[in-house]
Amino acid sequence: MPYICSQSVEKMDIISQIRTAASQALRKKFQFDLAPADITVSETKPEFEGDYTVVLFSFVKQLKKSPEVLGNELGQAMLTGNPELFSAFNVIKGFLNLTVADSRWIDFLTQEHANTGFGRKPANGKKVMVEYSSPNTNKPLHLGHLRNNFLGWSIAEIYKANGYEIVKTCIANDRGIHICKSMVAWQLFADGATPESTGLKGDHLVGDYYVLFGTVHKEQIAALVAGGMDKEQAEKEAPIMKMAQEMLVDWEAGKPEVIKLWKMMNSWVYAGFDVTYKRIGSDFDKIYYESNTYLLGKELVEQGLAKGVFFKQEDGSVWIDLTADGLDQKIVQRKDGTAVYMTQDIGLAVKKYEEFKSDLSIYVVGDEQNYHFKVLKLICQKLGLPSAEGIFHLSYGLVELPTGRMKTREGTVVDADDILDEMNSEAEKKTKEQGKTEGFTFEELKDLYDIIGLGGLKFFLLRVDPKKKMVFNPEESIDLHGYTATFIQYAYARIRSVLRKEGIPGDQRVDATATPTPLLPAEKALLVATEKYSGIITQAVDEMSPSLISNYTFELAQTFNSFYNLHSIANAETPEKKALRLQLAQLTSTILRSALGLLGIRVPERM
RNA sequence: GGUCCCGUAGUUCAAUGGAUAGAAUAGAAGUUUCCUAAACUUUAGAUACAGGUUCGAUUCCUGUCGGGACCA
Repeated sequence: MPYICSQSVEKMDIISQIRTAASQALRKKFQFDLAPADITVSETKPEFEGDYTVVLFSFVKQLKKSPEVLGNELGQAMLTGNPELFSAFNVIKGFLNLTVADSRWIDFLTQEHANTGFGRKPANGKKVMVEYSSPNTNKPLHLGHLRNNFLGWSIAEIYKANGYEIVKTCIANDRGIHICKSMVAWQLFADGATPESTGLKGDHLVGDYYVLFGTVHKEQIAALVAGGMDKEQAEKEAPIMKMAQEMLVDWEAGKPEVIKLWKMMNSWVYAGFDVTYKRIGSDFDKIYYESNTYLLGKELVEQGLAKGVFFKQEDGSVWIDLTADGLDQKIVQRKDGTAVYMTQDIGLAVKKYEEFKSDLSIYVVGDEQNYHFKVLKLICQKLGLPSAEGIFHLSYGLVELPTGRMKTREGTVVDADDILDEMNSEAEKKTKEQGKTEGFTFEELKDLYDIIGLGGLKFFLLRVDPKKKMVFNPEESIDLHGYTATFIQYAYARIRSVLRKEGIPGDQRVDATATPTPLLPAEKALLVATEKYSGIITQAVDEMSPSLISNYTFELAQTFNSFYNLHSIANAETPEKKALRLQLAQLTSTILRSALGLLGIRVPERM
């Protein structure tokens, strides 16, 4: 296990404690029952006095009191009922603002600052499968794949942090007409070129021939159209397309030389992918290959017909009628008996379930397939498959450029390897400008550029709500100021620097001798921010959103920076203050590292 | 044609139905004999439009306009 769970019994976070306290007070004082979960508690806005706020409006009416009177009575009851938790309250309009006792914050700090597993939940015995990346083996990975990979990997980490067992999978789309296209073009034009002979990365080499196929195809169409053929027919009749079609038939028939070519070219692509995956830290527990799984759905079609879930048209094709569910009729097998994507996916869903029996199966796939997955789940349900209920499509939006959608034909696709290189060289450039890396070895420098460059890209792609499409502005993405990974990494490096100078190396913990002292506003603000981490991890898994982690991590770093700017840690006013601040800084650094870790982003000890 | 998603500062993003809609960036003005200024502080700037639901709507409902995706 990569993380430590210090307790088996989860402690309540402060907001939950306040909800419970409010619920109890309502019952005691007013004989009014309201579940803690139904009480709205939020952080108090900075312009008001207090730490947390109970919103009174929802039960003001039922208790037949004015908000002010109710708030004061409830506040008093909560205060006297929980003297260890609250030190003061005030009421403004319908809001009850509560101040949490300094001693409560000190307790929190002394308990958690030494806990490296802070925020992570104990194992819950449930298993979650995450499928992501799912590349085609005819071209290199691009920016869209990166969003997919980072998301999938991060979601898996977030589930782990919440106590789930994880299986990471990937489906390689390694067969079909698009694969044959690059094969045909290579055969025709490559003159035996290999990654070795050209020095090209295998996925790029194969991708080049896929692009070349398109170019030649277009020329041939143009020639045919000039000869009087209509465009649609010309697309099919173009000689190079016919060759690809024939190759697909040969592939399915298992013709040895086609299989040999296919295996060779795929191996180049996989070698190329491996380099990129390794670089970005993506990994899989199990890789499925479409070439092995594309026939899986066939017997399910028979089952579906027998159960009456599917029906057969006169032409022999098989369909399902989903009109009663507000969808339409959907084909599940062509008239020639070949499978469609839907059927393959059903077959794969069954196979995955048989192999891993996961409670939840998450598919990280772009939102253009929303309809597909809705139908997939529905068909699985109608077939009564045990895997059906666990199917979840984690739909994410497209990555667009400021100029609009990326298009292969217009050459506007941002290549994954290119953008990774660019991020690293930008990190190198900016680091050199800063001139703070004296004494670094060559390897340390290279590692630092990678931490900053790759981290920056991951953060940039993960900081947006996954469901929403996002705009990738290259200039903005390499910015190392503001809402970026660098900002957070910098805060971390600063804390580590302070601790180093105090002679507290590595993970050695600061002495837990902090004594209750009146907390300054900046100290308390930082405590409030650190205390939230545990709740954020829960929320991130509930909403399946790494962006909540990135938002939080940035906010924490910001809060720390303000604190750091205002108060000296090493030269604190008293030894007690110094101990308190050292603990607080260390806890902050632990959380920053842990939280960025959930996003797949590393932190530097110095930068 | 049908289904679905999205419209928030110049720009990129936030906001479980709650207080004066937050950040970042770009703009303006400041901070370094003091633990890393890749930082901090101050300032100006936005809910597409029209209705409705209610104590309260960026959020829920209806319509209009605009953008996008999917299905045959």
